[in-house]
Amino acid sequence: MELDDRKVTILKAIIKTYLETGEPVGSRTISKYTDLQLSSATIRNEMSDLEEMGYIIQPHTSAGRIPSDKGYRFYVNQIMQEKEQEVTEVKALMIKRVDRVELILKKLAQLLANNTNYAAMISGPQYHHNKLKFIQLSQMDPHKLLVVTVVEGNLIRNKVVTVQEEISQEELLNLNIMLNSSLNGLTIEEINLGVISRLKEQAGIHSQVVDLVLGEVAAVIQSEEEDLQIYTSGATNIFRYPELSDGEKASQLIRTLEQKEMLQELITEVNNTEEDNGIQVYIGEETPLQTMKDCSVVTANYELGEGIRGTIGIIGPKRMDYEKVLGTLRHLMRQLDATFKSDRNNEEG
Amino acid sequence: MELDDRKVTILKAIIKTYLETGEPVGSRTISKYTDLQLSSATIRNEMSDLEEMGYIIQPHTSAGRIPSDKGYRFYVNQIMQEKEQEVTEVKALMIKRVDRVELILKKLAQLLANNTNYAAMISGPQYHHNKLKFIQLSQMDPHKLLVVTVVEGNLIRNKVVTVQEEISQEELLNLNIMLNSSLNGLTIEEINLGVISRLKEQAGIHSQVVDLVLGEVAAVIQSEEEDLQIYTSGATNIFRYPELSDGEKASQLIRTLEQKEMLQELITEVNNTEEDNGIQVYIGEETPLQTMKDCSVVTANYELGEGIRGTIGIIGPKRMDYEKVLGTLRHLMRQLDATFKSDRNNEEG
DNA sequence: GTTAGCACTCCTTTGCGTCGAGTGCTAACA
DNA sequence: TGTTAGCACTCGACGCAAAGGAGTGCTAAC
Repeated sequence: MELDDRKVTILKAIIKTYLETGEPVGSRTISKYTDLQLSSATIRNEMSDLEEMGYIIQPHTSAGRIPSDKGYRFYVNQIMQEKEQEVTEVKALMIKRVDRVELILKKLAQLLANNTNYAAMISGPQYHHNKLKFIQLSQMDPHKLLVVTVVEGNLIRNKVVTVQEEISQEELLNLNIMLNSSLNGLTIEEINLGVISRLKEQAGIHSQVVDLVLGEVAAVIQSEEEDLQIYTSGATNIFRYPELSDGEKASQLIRTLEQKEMLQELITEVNNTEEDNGIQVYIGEETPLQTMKDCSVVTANYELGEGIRGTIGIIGPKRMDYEKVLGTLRHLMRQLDATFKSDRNNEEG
Repeated sequence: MELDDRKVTILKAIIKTYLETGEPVGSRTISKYTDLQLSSATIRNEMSDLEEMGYIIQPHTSAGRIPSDKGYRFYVNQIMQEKEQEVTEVKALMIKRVDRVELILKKLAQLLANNTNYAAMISGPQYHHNKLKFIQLSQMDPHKLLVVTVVEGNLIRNKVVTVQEEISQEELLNLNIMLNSSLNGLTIEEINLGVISRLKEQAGIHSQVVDLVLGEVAAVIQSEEEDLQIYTSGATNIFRYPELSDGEKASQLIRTLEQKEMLQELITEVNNTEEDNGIQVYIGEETPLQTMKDCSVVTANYELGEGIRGTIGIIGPKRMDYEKVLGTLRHLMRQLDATFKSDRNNEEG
């Protein structure tokens, strides 16, 4: 059987109506709703075909039809090719003014959740390939050194290390120069045994310090890696959608959002594709997370200049307003790009 | 009427049973459950008295009784005087190994939520009275200075500022010495106009830099203040308790926990009392938050050495296991004290 | 003071009949 | 051949009454 124009129109009408109401939609509704002047009976025949082809489903005899995953998928594919729209009320100002990556991310998640009325998640940046920009030791008291490291993307981290030996101001200066000149521009991955042993040699009597410092640098960046930060917002939005808010489902969903570990699946998975800001849509069973099989998830890759990049995602019911969500995401991505290309003065970690 | 021993025994039995089951408890149950050899009829009489006195409530005729807020309050007061117990599985190790305050707090919240099966919240420390320990400017590139400030309690913050003029290594050194010697030991509040203008004078041609730096220092600490960090965990635990998990209530509760702003009320309020680690119990209507009027909230003040202190709280149904919660909190507080008195080497911000 | 007994209340469950939305099918129509 | 009207049928939702049961309050007896 072929999916002719009329079937497409009807299918779209069904899905659109269902997105709005959340109720199964019947033939009579469509008959009145669409421009095609057709009786409900005709629609019924077409719907019967559409069901056979797998685009729609009948929850039970004598109920209207609801879109199947395949139906949604068809709908989304259609929309994907359409225009970016929906100016969210995002004031880029907001973004400019806050100056810590972490806060920006939280704000972004909130923004998205509020604008869409779905749940939003955003992953913190992954730094493994970023280069060391600056490293500095300062003496806080005789046996305590403050190690400050700055990585490309202005991730700044501090660590206080306790050392046995005392170090003079001059020696400290030398150490700093040495560390900077040797490590600058290397990524964490590149600071391998060769580099380390060379440094230790140069450091002479202070090889212990070098050891400690490098250990800390690695550890700090590493820890940032390991428990990848993920921020969520608007989890409670799912209560807006009856089909998700009954007991068990709501509980599991919110738990997933709260615990965050599982959300990683949504992130790593996505980093492969790069077309259209890497926007991806998972519908129902397509999502890698079992707990979200009644949801749809839309993810995109963001970049806040200089290698700070991660994934942002929206989680909602399968009948989410894909058009709006996709539009909003595209718009946001574009805004971020614009903001962080023009403005590089606000920096911190 | 007087609350004699027997009434107390019965009241306790009622509450205890209700804590476990969550169902109204009837006279027959108590008659069998307690040691006192009394028929259900006798119990009924006593229960009737207890109801008249306001300790228990009948949801409707011909249902069992459930404790009233007053009843819970009585029960809690009894328990408050009893022993600390319940060794939670807390491995203090865990606490020692993580080295960022923020992470510790998150872990603590998780720990409490997991141990109690209620929701947990913990507020980040408030630093307004803490003293500046160390301040350092370093040059990242000709027009960018990295400002690192360390406040008592080892809150370390960084900020990159862009300056117009170029500064030589030597001048930078001097600035650092000057800043440290003048500001060290002062709290943010104490860095007033007098201090600032004096510094600007000393700085001479670099007064602009001083201005910027001080501005940043203030802003950084300030921002820490303003949106007081609050971490929550185990919000989904409330789904365990049917009386909280029906639609609207669950939604509102989780929203409150998610948005966090409102939780501040629980924190500021508490800081007044200091007895017993400042442990406070709010039952039902007693809590300052309207959304939690069907809950009980237990809060305590924690301290992680050197002025890092805040509030930790547990939110659960009114029929929460007060004994366990109080015991767990006391135990945890004690462990924290012990840990952070013996071990001051692991520091970072 | 305690207890057995009984009537009474009120929630909960179950079953049943009705209603209505929506379908599938058939037959008639253009 | 495609479209439509009509009709029987299905099935969930809703309302209502009856049955069941847990628990109480009261009274009278011990």
